[in-house]
Amino acid sequence: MGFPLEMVCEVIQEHGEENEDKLLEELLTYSVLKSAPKSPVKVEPNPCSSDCAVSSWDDLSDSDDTSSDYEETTKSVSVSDGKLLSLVKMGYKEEESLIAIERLGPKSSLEELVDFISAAQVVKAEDVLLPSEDQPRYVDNAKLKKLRYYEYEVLGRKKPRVCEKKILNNEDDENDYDEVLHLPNPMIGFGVPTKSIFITHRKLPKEAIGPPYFYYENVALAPKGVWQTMSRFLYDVEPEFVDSKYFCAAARKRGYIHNLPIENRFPLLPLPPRTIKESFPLTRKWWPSWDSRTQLNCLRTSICSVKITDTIRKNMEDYDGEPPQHVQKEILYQCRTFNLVWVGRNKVAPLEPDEVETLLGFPRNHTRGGGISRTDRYKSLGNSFQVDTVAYHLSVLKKIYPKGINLLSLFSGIGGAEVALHRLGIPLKTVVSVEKSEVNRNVVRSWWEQTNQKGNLIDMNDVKDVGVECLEQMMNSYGGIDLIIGGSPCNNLAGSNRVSRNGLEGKESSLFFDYFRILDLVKNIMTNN
DNA sequence: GTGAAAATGAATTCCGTG
DNA sequence: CACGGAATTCATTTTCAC
Repeated sequence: MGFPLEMVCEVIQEHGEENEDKLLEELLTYSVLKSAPKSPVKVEPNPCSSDCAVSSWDDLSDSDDTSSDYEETTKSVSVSDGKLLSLVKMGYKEEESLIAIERLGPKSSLEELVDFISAAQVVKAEDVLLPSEDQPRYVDNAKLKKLRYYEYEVLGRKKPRVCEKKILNNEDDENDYDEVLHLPNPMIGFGVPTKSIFITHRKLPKEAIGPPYFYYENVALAPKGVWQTMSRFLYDVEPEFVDSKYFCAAARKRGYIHNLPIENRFPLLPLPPRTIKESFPLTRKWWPSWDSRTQLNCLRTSICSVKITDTIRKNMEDYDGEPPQHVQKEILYQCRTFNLVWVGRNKVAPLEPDEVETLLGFPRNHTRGGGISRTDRYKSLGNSFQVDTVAYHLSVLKKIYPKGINLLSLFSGIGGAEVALHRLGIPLKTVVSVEKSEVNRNVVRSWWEQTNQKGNLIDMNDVKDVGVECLEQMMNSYGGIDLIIGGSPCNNLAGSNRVSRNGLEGKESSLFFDYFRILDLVKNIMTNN
């Protein structure tokens, strides 16, 4: 077919030669990757190409976001209310939020409002020399940038020639404002163990460089503009989008914003099986030839009704051999949407909780026992990390911290991050784990004891309780924080939410701003010490 | 009260075709 | 490239059985 021999050998070695389609797919992907001059993820090949570390994402700030176009005066009041609520949730005082909204107008974006408020805080702090308790005690580069924004755009002070303006103009020319975020295809980020990509280095924006290291996660298929906003808050680091189907037999499309090195990553061993049949050998016997699935869709928080599996069984029994095409199509549709597997003659079923645990890289029975219901197991697992994927990204820390790390784990859930680090053989010195759900905290605590951890595990209930004093005390008594991991709630972003998919300003997903707040606090405390 | 089962679309991306 | 159909998606609420 015209593939180079060397490439074919490499792929066969990785995947065996039994499945021709699979081989072809791999080869095609391979050849695309090798020939493509442009990588799916943007990197800066060398510093001389641009004299600034600002990425192409940088232009969302200036008021032209889509929401402002269709807003009418009647609507703007409630929109403002929503923004006010969001700001208050983010920890700003109602009074200063109101002033910001009034000053910048109802059309202003949330980011502009935040910029305004924090800049105003800095100005106040400078004017008063002695900062009061409510004002930020730390001023970093990000704040200075916001200060400039405040002074120039709001106070109307005269503008010296600054780099930002020039960049802004250049980007205006390219008209990047409405550009939709490009998800890489294949979704392998900076590479996965089975498909290496030729990106070995990336240049981070200055403000993003650690310590501390941070690792933020959320669903890749969020509403438009969400990832741009999150990236902007997290120091303009470009997200790494990875589908866990390259690590296990189930898809899981996620974005990760982190400042970890990306060279010399290594995976957890053994590599998990990446097909349904290898993961569940017993299904081979019952799997119809016309069900062409080799991998599962995303593992979610609830399972399908018994009624559907029963209907499928009855439909199948109506026919001796293969059912007609339209019946096949209907059954396949159900199987795909509910992740059903063949467990008997004409019989499909959803996955058991322990099967989900295994697919996600957790020890079997990780979520079992301790008074946790089956429903809750599905819910917690559906909201969790895929451990192999996360571990691959975190593996670079092993060399950096051979003696172990101090971890601040926000929205810990059932402890995907902790399990990943443990499986990598990175000792956990002190782990501060913040998790709202009690059953999840119990799961992590139980795992901690089962695995005979030597360090300290500190539980916290609410990210709102994590403030300056708390962090300073923590860092003083335990010797700093090395890594801050968090996947903030996705439920207002996730596609399967039918009632409240209202984006980053949604009730739960707005907790992203607490991740940013806490990360920024830690950074400031560290640079000021 | 608890836990399981059942019912409830839309936003967005992907992909083949003209 | 534009277009339209197919595919995918870390969920929430109500109902039911005990």
